[in-house]
Amino acid sequence: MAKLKSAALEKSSHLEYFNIAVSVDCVIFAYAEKALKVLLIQSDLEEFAGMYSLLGDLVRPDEDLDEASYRVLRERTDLHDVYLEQVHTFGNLNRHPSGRVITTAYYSLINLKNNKLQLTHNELSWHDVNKVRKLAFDHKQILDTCLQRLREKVLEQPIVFNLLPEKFSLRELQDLYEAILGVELDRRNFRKRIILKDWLIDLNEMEVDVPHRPGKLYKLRPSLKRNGKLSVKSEQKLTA
Amino acid sequence: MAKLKSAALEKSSHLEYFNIAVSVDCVIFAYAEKALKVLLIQSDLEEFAGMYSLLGDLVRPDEDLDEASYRVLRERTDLHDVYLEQVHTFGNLNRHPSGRVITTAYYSLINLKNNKLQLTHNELSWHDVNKVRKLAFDHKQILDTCLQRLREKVLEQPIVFNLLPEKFSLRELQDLYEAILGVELDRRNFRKRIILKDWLIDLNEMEVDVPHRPGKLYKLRPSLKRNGKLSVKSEQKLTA
DNA sequence: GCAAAAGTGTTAATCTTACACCCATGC
DNA sequence: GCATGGGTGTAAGATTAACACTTTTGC
Repeated sequence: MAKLKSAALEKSSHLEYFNIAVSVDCVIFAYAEKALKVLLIQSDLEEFAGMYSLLGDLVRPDEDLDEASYRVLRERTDLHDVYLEQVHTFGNLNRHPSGRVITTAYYSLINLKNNKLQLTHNELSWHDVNKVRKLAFDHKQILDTCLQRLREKVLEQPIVFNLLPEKFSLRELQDLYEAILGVELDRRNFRKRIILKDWLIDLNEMEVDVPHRPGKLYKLRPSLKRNGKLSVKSEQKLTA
Repeated sequence: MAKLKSAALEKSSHLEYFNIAVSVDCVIFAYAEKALKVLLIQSDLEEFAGMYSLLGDLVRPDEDLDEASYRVLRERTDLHDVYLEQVHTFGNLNRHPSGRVITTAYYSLINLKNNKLQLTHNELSWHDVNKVRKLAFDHKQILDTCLQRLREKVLEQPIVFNLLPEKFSLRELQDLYEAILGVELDRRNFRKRIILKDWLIDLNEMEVDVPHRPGKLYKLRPSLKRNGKLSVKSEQKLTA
């Protein structure tokens, strides 16, 4: 067997490799105007002048990777306890003009209504995901990858509720699913399935100020809340 | 709008962040003796003396992230065109005793029969995935995560064929699914489903040298081969 | 009273599961 | 001829998909 080396020795012999920068990028989703939106910022690099990019930052040497993406969210949106999921790490050689930077992509789901950050805030702005054409770096590919993952995940896990206010009607919930999946769903079948899943609690309250018959209001069963850290697996599935 | 800065300037202002090391770790799966195996190496760090770890290496500044994992595979197994899938990036602060190292985990599927690398080769050895208890670093967690992803993926995509020889019987294929999923499958239902998927081509050949009635041999439809780079999505699903 | 969306059930089609007997080969 | 696994079909149950009318509210 080869001679053992200590970790300290290994570190010194590999110092020349400590020259790849590590960043995180967050695809921050929200729901407004019956559309799925993504939060973008004007790029501050000459190379991408006039283009938008995702929100990201270099990972600090003294913070966990997941923590870095929570920090980006906190700094940008002032939100804590946000749903966040790691999706993929992008590491092509020339993805960043500043040099070698690999980035780990996360997506997060936030509720615009709860948020001081409304539709404009310095250089940040919300964009309909279906209308985003081109982004700085490889961020369009990152957005597409995260959107695809979100679509897969919402069929199986009760995570869309992070995009809605505490109380919502079944119609709002269905509109949201339709916006995410990009398909129309049958109303009766949707309602049956979602009730069967037992994700919801009937609040015995009604919508107010709607110009038509008010719908019942529901909330997510509290034990299923997935705000903040580490999402857990369940067995359930909502087939569209 | 904030003043634009050039990429070169941004790089110099962030030099202090270029001190996180980036590695890849490969969970190399193979199939032998009706069990799913994983290739491990004796750790060469004092801190983990006597323990096994996954195969990994630091990413070189001049290679893509994906390429780094292909390189690890090539160097260790002498195999090219191997199925490889990125799973997750692990970036906890203290996951590596040498310092700050984040690692991107991949799993790969190789066919032991085609491989010069047989059951022993210096410090490398194959271990039944169900019998692995403890590994160096956070490698047990990485193994578990990759195994879980593999289990999800084999239900939807024709990837298990990377673990089998070119020609195989339906019994061998079923044994392999059972080994991966850790469940028993009904023989008639399995055969119906797998034939329905249209993944296989009947070779009009029979097993030889079996001590019972020989089974028909099949191969994967060539258009579905997923060796090497980038796997593609299809719609199919094999429910167990 | 009319526009707008809420609420609600049934049927047909499809998919999934459970299950048992005869067949071909090596020894 | 016997042990071993190969090969095959059907029926019951569960799930999914398609589809229309009545109700409640605001105006």
